[in-house]
Amino acid sequence: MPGKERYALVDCNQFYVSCERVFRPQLWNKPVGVLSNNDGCLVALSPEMKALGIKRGVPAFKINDLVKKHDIQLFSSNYGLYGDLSARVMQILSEFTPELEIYSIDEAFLRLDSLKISDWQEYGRKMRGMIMKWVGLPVSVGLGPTKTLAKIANRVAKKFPGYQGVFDITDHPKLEAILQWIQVEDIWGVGYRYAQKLNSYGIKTAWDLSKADYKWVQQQMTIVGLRTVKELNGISCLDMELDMVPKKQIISSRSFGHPVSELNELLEAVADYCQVATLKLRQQHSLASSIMVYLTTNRFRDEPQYANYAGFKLATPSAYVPDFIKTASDLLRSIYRPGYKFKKVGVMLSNIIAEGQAPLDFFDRVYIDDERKIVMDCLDKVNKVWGPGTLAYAAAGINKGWQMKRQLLSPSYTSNWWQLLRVNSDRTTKRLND
DNA sequence: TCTGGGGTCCTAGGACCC
DNA sequence: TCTGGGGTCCTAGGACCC
Repeated sequence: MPGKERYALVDCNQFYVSCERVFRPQLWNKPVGVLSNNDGCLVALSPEMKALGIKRGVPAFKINDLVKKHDIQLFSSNYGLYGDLSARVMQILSEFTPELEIYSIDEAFLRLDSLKISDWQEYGRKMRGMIMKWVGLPVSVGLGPTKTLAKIANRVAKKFPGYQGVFDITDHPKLEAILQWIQVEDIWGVGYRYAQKLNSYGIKTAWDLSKADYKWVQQQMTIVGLRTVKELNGISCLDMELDMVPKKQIISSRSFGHPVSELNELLEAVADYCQVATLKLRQQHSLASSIMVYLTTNRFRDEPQYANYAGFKLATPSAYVPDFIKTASDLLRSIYRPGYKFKKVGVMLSNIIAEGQAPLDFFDRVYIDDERKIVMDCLDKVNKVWGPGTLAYAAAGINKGWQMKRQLLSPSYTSNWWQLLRVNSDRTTKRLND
């Protein structure tokens, strides 16, 4: 029966920018932007920056003039800081309902239909108030009978200040007008490609799409698109995903700070990414048996291009760093060609299983039963207490000349003892890390 | 000089088997 | 040497998300 369920989507406004502002009130009301890895392109903008006509995704070097002219404050991505503030927001939300799905670093779905609430508008404002007071981040709350409609409600809440950041679309008298206002490309689940296709059939708005023939939609957009359309009509098809689902594929890759041609440097980077990828693997208590390595030149540059990849399946699944470094190095050597300027290498782990599911093997020892696991546990423990990278494999290099650029990095105020905020008063200067 | 990184799901098609 | 149908597994590619 449509309308029985009630979902909320809570979404932090310009999350990365807001995180940078938490500890620097002087950035309020100013144009602020956050750059992607390698300080490459713009991934988050404050409203003041959007008002200057700048769009998400533009390369940083293309806005140099505007940055100077309008005194725009730019930052490198500081994922340590963002991840930590995100966890605090999620902690607060989890007190509103046990049915919380952390959808991304800055978004969560809440299922609220078992709650007896008479005024949802006020309930949403309470959430906003708590998060602003305790973490200092502005959020918007959208409520609706399906996740897709809650997403749309969230958009309304963000767009029209009159709603004070909270909008409930459930049984709304203006539902049709709202869906007419939402363009198809702004619907959750409809990307650029499908939007083009739908437009060519005269389907421009969420309202148009909600009226489309189900069979036709499935033919054009698979079962996934059909679910979206049903959700627009108030039929809930997307369940809450409450449990942390282990990843089936783990990628670690990064563009270099400058072009790299030497095999030795590439080998270092690949070894480093093996450390990163297997750490994620161990954190979810999994083992992987397939590894793939890829490398590529910079496709934006007018110079000889080369890209390739190679994979290998280990005899038994593992999460032991050297198992992967050794294999990955061989793979890299097999695809490496001298004379090119490489932009990026990457490592991908797949065929991932839970630790306990590792098959027995007559000849090889099993990871969880041998000293490899003991060594990894020790490594992870040290790095957890003393900070990432305290213990590392020498194969990953020491100087790491290839590492990405992060020239505009803000301090990790909440996750690094040496970068805590210092509070100065007129009488004393208190260093929190003394 | 300078253009991110990390994921998921679905489908079609080929190989192979009975 | 004239030839179906169905099942499974795997991979590549295309779509989407943040």
